Amino acid sequence: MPKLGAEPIRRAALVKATIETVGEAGSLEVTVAQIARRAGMSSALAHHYFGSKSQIFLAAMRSILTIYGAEVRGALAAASGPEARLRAIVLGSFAAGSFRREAISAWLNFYVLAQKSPEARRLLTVYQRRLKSNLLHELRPLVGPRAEEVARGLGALIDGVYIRASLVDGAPDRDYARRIVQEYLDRELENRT
Amino acid sequence: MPKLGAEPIRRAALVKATIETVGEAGSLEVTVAQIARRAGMSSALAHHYFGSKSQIFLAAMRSILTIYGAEVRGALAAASGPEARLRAIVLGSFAAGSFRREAISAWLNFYVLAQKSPEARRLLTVYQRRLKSNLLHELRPLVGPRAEEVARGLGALIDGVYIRASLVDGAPDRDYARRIVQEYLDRELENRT
Amino acid sequence: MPKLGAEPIRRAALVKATIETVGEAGSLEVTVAQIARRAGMSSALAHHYFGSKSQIFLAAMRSILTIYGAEVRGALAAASGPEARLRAIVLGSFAAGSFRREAISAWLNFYVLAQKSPEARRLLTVYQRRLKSNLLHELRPLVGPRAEEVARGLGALIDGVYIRASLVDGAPDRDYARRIVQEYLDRELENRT
Amino acid sequence: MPKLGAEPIRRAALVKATIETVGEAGSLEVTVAQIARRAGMSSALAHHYFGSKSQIFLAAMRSILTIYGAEVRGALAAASGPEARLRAIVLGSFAAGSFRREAISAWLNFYVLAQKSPEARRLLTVYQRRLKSNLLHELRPLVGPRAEEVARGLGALIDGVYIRASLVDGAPDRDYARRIVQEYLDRELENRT
DNA sequence: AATGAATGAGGATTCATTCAT
DNA sequence: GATGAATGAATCCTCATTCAT
Repeated sequence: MPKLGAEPIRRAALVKATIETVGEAGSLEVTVAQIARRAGMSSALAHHYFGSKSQIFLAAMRSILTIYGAEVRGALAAASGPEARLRAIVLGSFAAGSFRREAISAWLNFYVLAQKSPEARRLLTVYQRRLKSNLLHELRPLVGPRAEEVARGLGALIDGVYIRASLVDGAPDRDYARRIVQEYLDRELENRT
Repeated sequence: MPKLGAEPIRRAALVKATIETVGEAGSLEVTVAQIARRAGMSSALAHHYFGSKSQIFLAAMRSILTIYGAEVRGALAAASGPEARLRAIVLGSFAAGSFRREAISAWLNFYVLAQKSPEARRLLTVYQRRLKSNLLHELRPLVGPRAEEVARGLGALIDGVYIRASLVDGAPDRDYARRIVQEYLDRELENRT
Repeated sequence: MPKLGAEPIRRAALVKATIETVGEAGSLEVTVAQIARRAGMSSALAHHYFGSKSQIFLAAMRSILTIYGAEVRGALAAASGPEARLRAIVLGSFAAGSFRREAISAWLNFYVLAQKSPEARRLLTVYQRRLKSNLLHELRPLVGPRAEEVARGLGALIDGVYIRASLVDGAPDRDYARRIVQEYLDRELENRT
Repeated sequence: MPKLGAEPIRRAALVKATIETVGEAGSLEVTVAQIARRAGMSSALAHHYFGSKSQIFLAAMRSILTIYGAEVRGALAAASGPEARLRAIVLGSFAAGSFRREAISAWLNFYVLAQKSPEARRLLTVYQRRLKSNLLHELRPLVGPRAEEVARGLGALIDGVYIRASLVDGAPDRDYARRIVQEYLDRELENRT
């Protein structure tokens, strides 16, 4: 009897393996065979499920962004009031599922992918927009007209902290990362009227 | 027709072509033949002068960082006093030679290269350190004990602005980029005692 | 149409094709593509099964030495008594599978390979040692203390006859070859006390 | 003033360098550039003097055979009487100029070259014939009708000792080599009527 | 569903050879 | 005479992708 739901399991395994493989290699120049082997299947099967290498990459990217989104939402759920929610978004951006060695490296590589692949670019843009809209929503009551510029700065800063974390070897330092964005936030909020 | 002193000319042409090719492709997955063709020579000659593809990449990366360093130094030369010098560094980081489409894309790709190539990583680290030391030097008289944390934030923010610029198509918006970091700076400086 | 158990078949075909190709070319400077074409497959498949050109060569060399060993053993099986066995070894060295145009030329080339490849050298040394030990075993009862020196002479003479056969075009003259070593043997044996 | 005789000096340097390079590499797969560098000149000049790589090889081969011939002739000059002359030929075959690491390895490789290059084959054949004729001349008065077969055996044995010497690393053992052929000779001569 | 088999299309790299100076 | 410059042609090897089973 064919296992029910083999497909979603296989796809998930491939997505996970892709992030790990790309993360470890620090590059998109990994082979489908490597990914498939890590996922415990043949490369032919990987093609069967995803059609092409770039579809595999896209699926992995979606996964990374989905996890990121979920973590931010999770942090938000526990917070009430604009400032608490704002801090939750910012800190949630460095939660365990996203701010880990492989995911960071994979994320960087998907930024590169977005240079070429319109679909990858679209994904990234959507997430940036969503983050910005989230930030703005909480910032407006806090800093009023400066909300727009603070949101821009926060978005860029988060990405900057991520990209710099990609250069460190070993586990990324979450506290250090969070401190940088929190200080930025503190500075902005202490000035509010 | 062999000319005397062809080597430096050829090498420079290859470096330039590499940045353009990688910038256009938005990826390191370009062939030596593509680069060589753009530089007006055979791929064999490119190998003759650089030995290997990775040496070509490294030379291009050095070139990017050298240009960046020169532009920051150039901006610094015209400024006097800590605050002016600080703003010069930060604005110089987005000068014309560095903050242009191809260079940004190539820079992003060299970040990726640094994940794998120790030499590339070394180059990047040296430049980050140099920038930070420059920032600290001017920040200390201005913000005293907070210099360290502001320098960290500025460094990350500059990188963040760069990586986000890599996603925009068309010419990058220098003013927009500068505004983001300037606002950060303004905020930090207005609070100084 | 993939068949089960294709691997051993393909490998054997490649080994055969290698010996033929090297034999015909009279040189190791043959391409994997040539070998693969003769074996009826793509060069990619050849690499898939052997990993590298040198592994292909090594496998071919092993094959040649295995055939040689089998032929000598075959000849030995039918002989009884030291002298008969000794003559069997010597004559078996020129049996049909080994002493043929292509195999001789390939053998010569593998001698060259052994200058550079430690594994190739090991293979050759093992076979020389085995031959010598076989010879000594039969020679001791026949010529006593001179066994060692006769064995050395016979070994060198067999190789000498082979290398000279490599220069003749057309089919090698087995009888001529055998006569040379037999005369050597006759001379040594007639002198025994 | 252009040096008189630059050409013969350059050619000789290239021939010497070729033998050394091939000997060291243990293979004909050496580049013209390697040879030229060792000879202290550009590869372009090597081509200027020899026209092509194969001409360089042929010249080196001629040199090896010439040295061999000279050494045998030298040994012959000091000997009188058939047996002495016969032993001189055989021992002369292992004189210092020929029976040395590089020359042996180069000689083996030239045997390979002779499989493909008619001119190389011609050179080798000429030398084999000359050796045989020399041997026969002295053997006839010593072993009469068996001269032919002894000459054949001696020729093959000398080549066999050479090829086996090619497998040993370090300096070849001249005494060991000579002993093998001398024992053969002793055996043949003691039986003469 | 799953895979071993198979390959076409490259891509980095090497090298003999040529040529202008 | 001598060489740096330059390249076309190869060659090994890799890999995404397809297909029959």
